[in-house]
Amino acid sequence: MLELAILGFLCDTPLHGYELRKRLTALIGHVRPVPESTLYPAIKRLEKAGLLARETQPGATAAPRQVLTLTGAGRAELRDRLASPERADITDENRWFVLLAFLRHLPEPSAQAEVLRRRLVFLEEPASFFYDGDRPLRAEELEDPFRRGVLLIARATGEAELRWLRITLESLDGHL
Amino acid sequence: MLELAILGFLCDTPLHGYELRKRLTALIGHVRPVPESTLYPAIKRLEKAGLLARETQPGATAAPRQVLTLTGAGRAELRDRLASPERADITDENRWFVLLAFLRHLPEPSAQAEVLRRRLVFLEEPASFFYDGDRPLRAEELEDPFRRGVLLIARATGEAELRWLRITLESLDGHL
DNA sequence: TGAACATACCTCGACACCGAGGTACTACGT
DNA sequence: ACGTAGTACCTCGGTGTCGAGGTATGTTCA
Repeated sequence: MLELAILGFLCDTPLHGYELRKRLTALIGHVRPVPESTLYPAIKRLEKAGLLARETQPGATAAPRQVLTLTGAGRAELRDRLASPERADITDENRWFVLLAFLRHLPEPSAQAEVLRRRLVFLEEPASFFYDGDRPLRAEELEDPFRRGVLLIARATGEAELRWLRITLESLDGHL
Repeated sequence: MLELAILGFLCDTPLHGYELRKRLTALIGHVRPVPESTLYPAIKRLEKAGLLARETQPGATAAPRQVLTLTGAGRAELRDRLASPERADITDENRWFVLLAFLRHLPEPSAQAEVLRRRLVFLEEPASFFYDGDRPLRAEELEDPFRRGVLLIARATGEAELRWLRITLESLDGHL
């Protein structure tokens, strides 16, 4: 999730680590903070993998900046991660939102639609958080008000997202 | 998240690891799988911390079972984790849902309400995934259809959850 | 008979996460 | 002159994650 977001931000424009962290915090910080001790090692990993290059520039106010630029390989990797996301990128809402935030970097509308369809299939699977044996339980069957809440909220989310997915897919398919 | 769910399930009834894993998979497996190589070390950790005890029983069909029982300390720890959740348990929807799934194990309705109020405060903070400087952007201001989607879905979720939170808090406060 | 699958538990090793702490410079207020 | 806050980057160490693999027994079906 973090690496995808880094690649996504750098695809827009080169950034130094400190600024990158601010943008990452705006995107995902309200869910979990983005500590520097997670970010900087991640940058190193991506650099070592040849996905980004760094150039030292004199700092605007303080220490020198390491300006990070996406390489060709980095751009290709981003596209690949967007076009062929892992299952967890589809199923985990946090990761899915990060993916959506950068999906515009996929050049082909058909490839974008393909990714949305994977999410659609996932959401259409009959699933619950709570089961009676193998049978998924509906909110109405639960006594526990908190578990009911989980299902009610999940249902509202799912319905809103399904509506949006169908509209957006129609629009994408119309552009072919 | 995993530890909380283990404590929560064992608070209902003693279980052996294999059965526990099935229940964990039903609860959180659609978001991320629960590998045995994560579960068994977690059980060991909790056992080492004195939060659960194990008793070997002859297996029903195959290998002997390690039946896990919550200790008094484990029950206390569960209540403490439910009553005083970390920030990430409030802000990360995945963790929040797990917390909600076991919140009934908090004996005091007022303590339950206190936890719901923390989530309420978090949801009422003006926040977005996308900013213009410091100003949170609304869905209508975004060109990118995918980023718009993120905000539209998040808004629908937030509204549904706020409705549920207010109703449930009213009901809990009424029981005092 | 034998393969496949389910039950049931476990270790190992690579690696990601992240709090704590460090370095160094600039700016601002008192 | 000094403390605090912001900019900008970094390491270290403890811990959690998880794929790969191992062990053993019972059932089912060809």
